Amino acid sequence: MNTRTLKLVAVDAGGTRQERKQRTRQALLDAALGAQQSLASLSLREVTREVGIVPTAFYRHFASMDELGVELVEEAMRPLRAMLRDARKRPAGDAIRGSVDILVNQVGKHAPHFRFLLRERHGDVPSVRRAIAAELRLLGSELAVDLGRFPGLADWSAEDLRMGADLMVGAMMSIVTALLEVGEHPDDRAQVVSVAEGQLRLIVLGMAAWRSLPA
Amino acid sequence: MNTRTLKLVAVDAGGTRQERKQRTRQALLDAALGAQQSLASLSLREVTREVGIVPTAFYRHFASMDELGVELVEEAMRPLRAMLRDARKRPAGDAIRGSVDILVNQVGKHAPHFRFLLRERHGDVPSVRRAIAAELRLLGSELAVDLGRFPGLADWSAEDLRMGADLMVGAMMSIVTALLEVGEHPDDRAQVVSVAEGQLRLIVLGMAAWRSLPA
DNA sequence: CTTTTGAGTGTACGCATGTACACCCAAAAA
DNA sequence: TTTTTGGGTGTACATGCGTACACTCAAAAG
Repeated sequence: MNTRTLKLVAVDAGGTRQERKQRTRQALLDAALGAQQSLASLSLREVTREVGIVPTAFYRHFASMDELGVELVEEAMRPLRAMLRDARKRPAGDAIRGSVDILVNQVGKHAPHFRFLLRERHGDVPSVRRAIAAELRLLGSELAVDLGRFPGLADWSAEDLRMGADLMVGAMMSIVTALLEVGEHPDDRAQVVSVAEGQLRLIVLGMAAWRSLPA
Repeated sequence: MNTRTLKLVAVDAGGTRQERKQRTRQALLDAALGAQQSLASLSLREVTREVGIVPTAFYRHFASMDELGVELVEEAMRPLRAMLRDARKRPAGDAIRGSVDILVNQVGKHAPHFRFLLRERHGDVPSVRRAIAAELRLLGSELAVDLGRFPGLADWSAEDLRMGADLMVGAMMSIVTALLEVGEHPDDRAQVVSVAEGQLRLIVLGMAAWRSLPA
């Protein structure tokens, strides 16, 4: 009875050789992500079992779990990038409420990816940790550029913008944590959203008041 | 050659029966902490090997690794509590600079504990995750009370204080992450400290400006 | 002094793992 | 049409794991 968990990720026939390979590869990524287990404690055999191929076939696609993990980082960062892009488009009605809204939607749609990032950010696999750290730094620097375009922040130094942007990225990760852990009850969810908006607003207010005490 | 890594945690004779047991128990905790591996990927045998006892003797002290992990959470939270207590004592010279100073010291002194908390906060062991989440919530509520004692914040609602406190706790965790990952070079460390101070200052400024737009 | 207790021992077992190796056989290349 | 390629197969093995079970033997209790 402990044989298979419904083989969610299985892949069948059809298409050219390249396509089939690509599909198996993606199935491996999906299985690793769906396992809801840290890479370090996830076995190659579990993943291949889920996909429906033999263990040794794993190596036709990745040299190791670590390598799969690094690939997964890039895939998991896409929703985060998408968020930033969406927030950028949104002109400025209520920028904060809109941003939190986008965040909530993305987390709802890509929960496993966010879980993966939070888990492996401090996980056992050094290459994956570094990959996530690098991507988050990149995200921070992009957000810093965006912030610099705001009217009130035009004269800020690059370092100060970066500091503010990194604070926001960190706060967003905390918010994502809260969103992933809150139950289904609408009141609880509303509470988390309202706290999230308040926290971002606090940061924005702080930035508005910043220039009174320069370096 | 791959037999032992110097048995850092070993425990020898001397003392009453209770004392010896307590010492072995602590050695197990130390070994698990020092392993720099997530609980889920850390084997009972590795831990007992490091301590210098036979695997089955583990169960004289803990029913499972998970249980050891929960115990470790409490131990790891002590430095964090100590921080808050120290920061409370410090009157108000430059509260932020002082707090960051305390943080840097505690992280330097208890790096493995902080690493453990960051790792297991999103790790594979549910009971440990929950324990850390609960402790951090508690820390947030204590900090909220402390914040409420500040003159400018005396009229804040409990929820708003909590929101600000949680934002600060989250920011501190980001700062701890940065401190644990930065290299030895003094310039790099100074940079991290300066960014940390700036971020906390940003939050404080935000709180000072908050009341202009209430609920 | 005798009995009981309990931390630590040693063996033994079944199980899951990573991966080496030889193989297969349809699609792609020639 | 023939040859080559390469994703997937199946067997096999050594290793490390958790833990069941029967044990020892000082320290603590009587």
